[in-house]
Amino acid sequence: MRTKDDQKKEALFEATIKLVNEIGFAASSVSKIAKEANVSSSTLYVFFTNKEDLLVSTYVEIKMDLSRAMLERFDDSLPIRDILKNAWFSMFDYISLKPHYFQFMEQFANSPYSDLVDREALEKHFVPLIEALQRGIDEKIIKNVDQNLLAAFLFHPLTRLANPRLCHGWELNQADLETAFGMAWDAIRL
Amino acid sequence: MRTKDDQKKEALFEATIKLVNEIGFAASSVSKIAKEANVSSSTLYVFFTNKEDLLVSTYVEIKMDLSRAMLERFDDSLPIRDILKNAWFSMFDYISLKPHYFQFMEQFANSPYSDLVDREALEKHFVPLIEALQRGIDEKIIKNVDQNLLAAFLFHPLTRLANPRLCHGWELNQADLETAFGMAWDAIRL
Amino acid sequence: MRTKDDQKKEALFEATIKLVNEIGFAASSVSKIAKEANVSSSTLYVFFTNKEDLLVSTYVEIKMDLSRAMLERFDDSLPIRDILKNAWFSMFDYISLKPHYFQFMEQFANSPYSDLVDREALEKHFVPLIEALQRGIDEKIIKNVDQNLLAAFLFHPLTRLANPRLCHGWELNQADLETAFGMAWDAIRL
Amino acid sequence: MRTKDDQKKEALFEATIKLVNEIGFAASSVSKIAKEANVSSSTLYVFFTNKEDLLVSTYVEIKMDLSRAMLERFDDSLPIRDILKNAWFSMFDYISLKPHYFQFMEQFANSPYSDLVDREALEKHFVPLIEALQRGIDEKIIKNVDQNLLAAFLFHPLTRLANPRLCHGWELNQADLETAFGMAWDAIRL
DNA sequence: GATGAATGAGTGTTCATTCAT
DNA sequence: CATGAATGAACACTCATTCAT
Repeated sequence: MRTKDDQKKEALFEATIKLVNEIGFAASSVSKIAKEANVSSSTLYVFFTNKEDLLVSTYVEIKMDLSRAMLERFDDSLPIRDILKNAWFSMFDYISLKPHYFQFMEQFANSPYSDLVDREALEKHFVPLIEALQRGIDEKIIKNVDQNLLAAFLFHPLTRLANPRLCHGWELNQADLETAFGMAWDAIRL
Repeated sequence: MRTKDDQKKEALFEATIKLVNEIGFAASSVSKIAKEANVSSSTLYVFFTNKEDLLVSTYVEIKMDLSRAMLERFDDSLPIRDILKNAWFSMFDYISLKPHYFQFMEQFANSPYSDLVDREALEKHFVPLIEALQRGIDEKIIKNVDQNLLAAFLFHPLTRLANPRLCHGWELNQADLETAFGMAWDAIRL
Repeated sequence: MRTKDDQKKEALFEATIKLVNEIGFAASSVSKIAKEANVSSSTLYVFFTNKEDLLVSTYVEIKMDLSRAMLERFDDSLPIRDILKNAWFSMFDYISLKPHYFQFMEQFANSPYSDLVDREALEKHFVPLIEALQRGIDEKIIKNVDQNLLAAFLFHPLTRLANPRLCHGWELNQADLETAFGMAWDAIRL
Repeated sequence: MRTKDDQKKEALFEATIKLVNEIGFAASSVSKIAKEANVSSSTLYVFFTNKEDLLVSTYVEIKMDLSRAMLERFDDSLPIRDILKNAWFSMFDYISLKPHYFQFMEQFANSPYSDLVDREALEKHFVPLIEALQRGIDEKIIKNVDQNLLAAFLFHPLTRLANPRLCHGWELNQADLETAFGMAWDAIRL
């Protein structure tokens, strides 16, 4: 028998991300995605059980890629602020480097497809950050509020600022970046 | 008085919002929307030139509804903080009252359909808020940074906190609300 | 609005019968049937909810056509033997006149599709014959056995003799016909 | 001794019969059949040149199995009636024992696939019965009519009575069986 | 000999839209 | 104004079959 070609799976991920960004979920048909990936549409079904599986797998792939990037420079011995700043800048770098990955993620998360994801499994990949925030609370450095509130002010503004769909005609540069993190920190620090 | 036609148009808006939230853009076909609105799918074309027009019109309708709600209690004579707080709480009230409107908005804004909207025209409806922020900057109450940055920390966290798709299993209550606005204010104030 | 075209439904019935006879259920695709009927395959779905519905409806249509034919000359005042002979010859005439209708019926009845038919509703159309047989039993003219046994010897041999698929290279002619009915009568009479 | 290959071929026959009975020719795909037989679908092509070949071979296999069963107790020295009765009851036993084999046969024989079978070759396996009938004619015991007529009244009613698809909710038992053969004999005897 | 990978052609069905009334 | 009828194009997906190992 032939051996499975991992390049094809990768090409399908890329094609999915590209097309969904350009024309949306509705218009991104299986055949268009397959054509973009230079693969027969029936071959797609060798790698994914159906369209839904392809989309969800693509999302999970990206999300785990992001968690890897954000935790690469993670160093528990640093002060809380520096830990968060490192993660924050890593996230920005990731978005800058792979803006289409990020945009797909945002579109997916706001669609009904997101209900199909095993969220708990994904969240585990971000545990070190959650623990750092908790340590900040315990050490009276960070406001004693729900993790959702902290995340909403620490990371969510960044997703908006980096999203060309939401901040049209304006781009976050390195100078703004320092300011922006300062604002995020002001929001959550005691 | 509402004419028969307006009722049908209204029903189509409602059906669109409901279906897109439940099953997404991809699966929300014209015929399903028409059936949900108890209208023939041919009749839909009396009110909208095509499916795209229906979706964009629905979005614009909601966005203007939101701007009306946020500016209802607007009072230029109040201190900046109170002006923003009023708008902030009005927005929260709107989302709480019409969560499906809000969810449609988020899904739409993150999709390629959003490129079809005349953004400048829409932004005009939020001018008083933008001016208030600028006044805050001039009066050295608010950080002198780009409006996009201010919006990202003032309003964007709220959209996340109120979005059940993003904050699953957690709901913003009135007590958290005060805290949340405090964090938003800490982020943008000097 | 346009008015529904009954000719199209009729054409679809004919096309279904023709194709299923020629190439079987497996190869008779919706698109082939539609093309044979000179109708768009989407139009087919205006008349039938799906392929299954088309096939079952075609079967029911034929079966009722057959019952009409068999009971046309039905006359309760005749002797039992003549009543049955009339029905028998009517059935033969029907098969001779519309052999492809009959062949479709046989193929359908032997396929799993037949499970989808409301058999009780169909059987009602043959009640007069069943009653005649019962009268024959009561009058001690016909063997006192189950209706299924009577039908199996009275009508089933005819379906075989008239089926070119089962009796290849041999055809039932008018002379044989008299003989054949005689054999059927011998089987069931006391 | 049965080799490994023969087991696979046998498994493919069984899987074909099972699936075709349950879901029909149309839905019985090569891959489903292969999966049911616990064999790769490519392996199927080692034993059969294509799907058609598989189906026809399965039919021929069954038909020859049936002929073997019907002639097992064949004894030329018995009276005609006993010869036929033995064959008749053997056929009933076969159907009772392997109802799914029989049902496949009926479905196949009524489909266009049956055109692909070498009928003459198959008929040879039933020659003793045909000769017995002819002897009956010569000895003025059986009606002097075409063999097709005799077969239609002797064996065909049995196929109907034993077919659950045609005689739903009614089953032929041993008591009916004697009656039934009596009717068959009445039909063909002089 | 046996099989998983791969695919072009085809499946049944729904789509957005137009047409006739 | 409103709608059921009608359809070409596209949909997600499966097919029978071949290929490389």
